[in-house]
Amino acid sequence: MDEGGRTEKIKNFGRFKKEIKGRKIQKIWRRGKNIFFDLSGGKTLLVHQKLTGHLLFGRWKKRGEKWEAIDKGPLAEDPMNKFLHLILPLDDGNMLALSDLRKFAKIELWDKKGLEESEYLKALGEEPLDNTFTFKKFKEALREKRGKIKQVLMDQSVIAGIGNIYSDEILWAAKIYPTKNTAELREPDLKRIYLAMRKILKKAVELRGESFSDFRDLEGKKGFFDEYRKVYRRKGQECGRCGAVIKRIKLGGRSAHFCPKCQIR
DNA sequence: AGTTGTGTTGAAGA
DNA sequence: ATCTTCAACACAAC
Repeated sequence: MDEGGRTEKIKNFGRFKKEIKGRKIQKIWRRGKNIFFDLSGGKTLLVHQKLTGHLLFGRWKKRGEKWEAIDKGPLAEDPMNKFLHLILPLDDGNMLALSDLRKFAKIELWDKKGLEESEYLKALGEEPLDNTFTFKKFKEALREKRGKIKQVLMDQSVIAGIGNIYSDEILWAAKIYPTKNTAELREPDLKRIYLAMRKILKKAVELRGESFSDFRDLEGKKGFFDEYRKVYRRKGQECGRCGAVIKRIKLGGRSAHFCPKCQIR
């Protein structure tokens, strides 16, 4: 036990290997930006990919110091799939791997019970695409949090799962200025944000994510959200809706991209 | 060639 | 308490 006995996180790699070996994956689930693997014997593997991490499924073999993908395709060819830091061999010869350029990703082995009771999980807000997350609940969640709408949308304790790309895209679709305070939002504004949130996130899932940088799916393949991206990283380009020039500002250390003309302040 | 920016989060400082 | 800044790291683009 560590950290006041609340959790049984394993930070030591030797112990990690010993503890995880031989356990069966019983269930894989997600909460916000966290992925969980429930394992036999009451353990749960927590994966947070952070900025540049992504899980891969395939087969690799070690050549010298380097692990190389056995089959042809993106696992072998795409450089973004070659920042391997952890490989978990499964019993059928396949492997689960983590590729992470910047090495921020987090992988921890928890006691399932400790995880369920943890502050970490309890602190997560609503699931944006859950059918039970109605407009009414959305309004309530936002009413409780004062602040600039972009920052509130990205606050994982309010809504779990929205990051910098999709918050910009949601606010563009909803025609709301990123610095607008939540207290000033009226019913129709909130409605547009709610609908845009559902629409953009569903689209992002459908298009399998944004891969202009390093994100790849489990097979190492790129997603296509980039073809749908309207404002994020489009500073200096024309707004696809009104033609004004897209701006970028700093908001709490993150960059916010928006159209200064058709997003209402 | 040095500086700035990058999808996240949590810790430290004010 | 609550906000802002910075660090973890590696690389691309200005």
